[in-house]
This record gives sequence, C-alpha cells and structure tokens, in this order.
Amino acid sequence: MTDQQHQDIYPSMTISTDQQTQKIAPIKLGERLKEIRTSLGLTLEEASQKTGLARSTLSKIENEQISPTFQAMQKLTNGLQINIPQLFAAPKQVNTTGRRDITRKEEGKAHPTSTYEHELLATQLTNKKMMPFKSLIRARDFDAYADWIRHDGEEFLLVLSGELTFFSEYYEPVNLKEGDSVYYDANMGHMLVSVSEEDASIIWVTAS
Amino acid sequence: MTDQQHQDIYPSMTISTDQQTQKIAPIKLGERLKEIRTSLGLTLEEASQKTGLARSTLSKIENEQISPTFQAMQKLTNGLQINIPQLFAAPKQVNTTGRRDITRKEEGKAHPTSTYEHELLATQLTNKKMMPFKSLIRARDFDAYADWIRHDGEEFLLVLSGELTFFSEYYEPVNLKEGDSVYYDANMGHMLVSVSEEDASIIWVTAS
DNA sequence: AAATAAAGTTTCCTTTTGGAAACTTTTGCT
DNA sequence: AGCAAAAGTTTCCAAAAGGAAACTTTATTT
Repeated sequence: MTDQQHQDIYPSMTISTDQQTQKIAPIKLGERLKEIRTSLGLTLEEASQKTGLARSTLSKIENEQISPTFQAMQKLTNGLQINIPQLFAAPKQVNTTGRRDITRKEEGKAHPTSTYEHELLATQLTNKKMMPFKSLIRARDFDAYADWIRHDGEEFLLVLSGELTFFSEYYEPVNLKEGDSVYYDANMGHMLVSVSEEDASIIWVTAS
Repeated sequence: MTDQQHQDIYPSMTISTDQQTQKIAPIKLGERLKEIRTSLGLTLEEASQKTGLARSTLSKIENEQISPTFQAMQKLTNGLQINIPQLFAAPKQVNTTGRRDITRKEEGKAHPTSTYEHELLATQLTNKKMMPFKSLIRARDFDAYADWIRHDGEEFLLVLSGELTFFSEYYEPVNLKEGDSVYYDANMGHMLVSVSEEDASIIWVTAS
C-alpha cells in the first residue's frame, strides 16, 4: 500500500482529530487551579500548608500574575493530591452531542476504498476515547500493495465473518477466522489480507 | 444488580489498574525532555528555534539545573508539538509482554456470572488503552436486578447475535439486533437485557 | 453598624529562572 | 592525528518567581 492509500484506508487523521482532546488551547492555569482549590473547599492558607507554597504565591498563580515553575507545580499536584493532566485538562470537556449513540446495522458512515469498505460507527458522538469501525475486506491476493500501515495508538479487531491473514512486524503472520480477535500496537507495521473466497468482515476499534 | 454483582460482571477495577499509567512516580523532567528531543532528531539549537527558548535554557532544563516555568513548558510543548501529559509520561511505558495478542474464538479468559458469561480478550497484553470482551447475555426477563451499572470510561458494544434491550439513563430503552452497536459514556447508568429466546452474544470494548 | 476575624492581594526583597555570549566537548573531515 | 564545525555547557546578568509581612477586602460576631 502506498502512503496515499494508507490515508484512504485508515482515516487516521479523522481518528486523531476526534481524539485530540488537548488542542493548542491556551490553558488558563490560574483559573483551573482556583477551580480545583475551591472545589476541594480549601482556603489559600490551607492550600499553602498542604503544598508548601506561600499563600501569596498561590494567589499570584491563580491570578496569572506569575508563571509557576515546574517545581512549584509538583508541590501543587502532590499537596492537593491531583495529577498533572488534571491541571491541564480543560474544565469538563464533555461530549456536546450526547452521551450515547446507536448505530444500526449497515448504517455507519461509509468510507469505501478499492480493497476495503469501511463503515464508521457512532459518528454522532464527538471527543470519543475510541473509534469503532466495521469493515469489509475484499477477497484478493497478496499483491503489490504490500506496505505496512503504521500509526499512533492501539487497535483491537475481531473477525465477524470470512478468513484473513494478519501480517505485522516482529511477528509471524497469523490466520484469523470468525470469532478470532487481535489486539495490537498500531505503531507496529500491520496489514490485513483476506484469504477466503468471500469477502471478510471485521469489527475494529482504535484508541490513542 | 447489586454492587457486588457489578464487581463480578464489570471488572472495572482491573480495567482501571490496567490503565493507570500515571503513577505517583517522581518525574525526571529533564531526562524526559532530552529523550523527546533526541527522538525527534533535534539539536539544542534546532529545539531552541522551534520553541523560542534559549539553547542554554534547554540545556539547563535537560540537566535538571533549573526548574522551567509553566510558560517555558508551554513553549516546549507547542514548539515540539507534543502534549503536556507526554512530558510527564514515564519514559516509554511499553507493554512488556509484547505488542500483539491473538485471542482465538472461545479462548478468552472466562468470567462467568449468573446472567452473563464474559470472556476477556487479549489478556496477555498489559497496560492496554482498551479492554475488549466478548459476552453471552442469557435470556431472562426484566427482573429484580434492575439497577444501573455505572463506572468510569466509555464503552462500545456490538451485537453479534440475538436481540437485547439497552437501558440507560437520560435515554429511552432501545432494542439492538445483530449488527447494531452502541457507544456510550459508562458513567451514565446503563444495563443490558436479553429479549430474544436464545442467549445474546456481544462484543464490547471499554476505555477510560 | 462597628469590631473582629478570616480570606485574599500587594509590596518588598531574596532566590531562581532565562537569555547572550564565552567556553568546552564532541563530531566530522582531510 | 590535526583542524574546523557543530553540539552542548557554563558564566554572567537582566528579568521573573517565591516567600514574609503589610495591606485590603470580604465574612462573621456582637
């Protein structure tokens, strides 16, 4: 497979867009800290005692008057018993579109290519941790398109019907039949080839 | 369903343990930064240009001679196109057990309960972002066990066979047949009931 | 409503960071 | 090896962070 095809087949750009919770958003650290502190019901003085940072320093950080050092931030996170990503997480990044999404059989968003037919599932829901797909892998022989697919994240796939061979770096190819599943690191070069007479059908989910 | 059953059925503790990448580990920021920079193939000078931080400053940060300010860290993450959690992630938390795991049909790790029969998939691989399961939901009526299941993370499920009803808070119950799928926020109370004569079979994946 | 206490902000000063340039070490070349 | 260029470190100083205490604002009590 060429790079171009890679794009077609694995809409990884879409995947990452959906995932990319952490945009290049200007993080309002002070605001966030104040939120956390008040939600813990702490005064500056109490927070000061817990973190070992001066009351004044905390005040200045909350009002964006100073930019805390990494050291200070560690004292903050240790003292307040929070983890660092929490400090940077946008306050409540919740799905705007809802909390549930049903996709009926054959009603996913189509994504056809020469050898694959992808169906994106649960497309109504944004900011998902996972991206589910259902794909049809057309019967074909192991031809010239023999290039690894490689992208960020992890993938899980299960064969719904047909038979295919899962090729990957570092491992011997394996045959997968209906009901078999694989979990793998997608950074590791990988590739699927249908080996049965009929087309193979799989369900797969990515997360990064 | 009681809380006890919840534990049985949804091994959510296991899930979160598996996920818990961010331990209370003492973060060696300098070391980590150097790793990232070199893995990007950048010299201090190049990194300096990309980030807008002085060559000397970068050097001092890498050698833990100074503790960068939050401002400096933002320049770092923006300039090097990484996100902040990456900076704090333990250096290369990679699956020790491998990068691929095949689970053959009916060969997952069993987890039987009264009304469900769970099969954990890809159990060889640790530190996964997702937890895949295959489950059999026994035919039964909508009985006393009518309590929401609720836990952290998101879930995706697809019906392999049979027919069931997906109950959840905020939404009307929906019937799901073979091939249908749902993606939902697992913090929202949810529950599955088989409504067909035969047992229903589903594949589901969680991530948090 | 005045007095008091508590919470938060600002000032002032010391310590530390961040940048320019000098210096040292490493790498590449003839 | 010996030289040159590149990469990395250290020095020195200006700028910014962090802490103690003074000050202001916001609650609480009488």
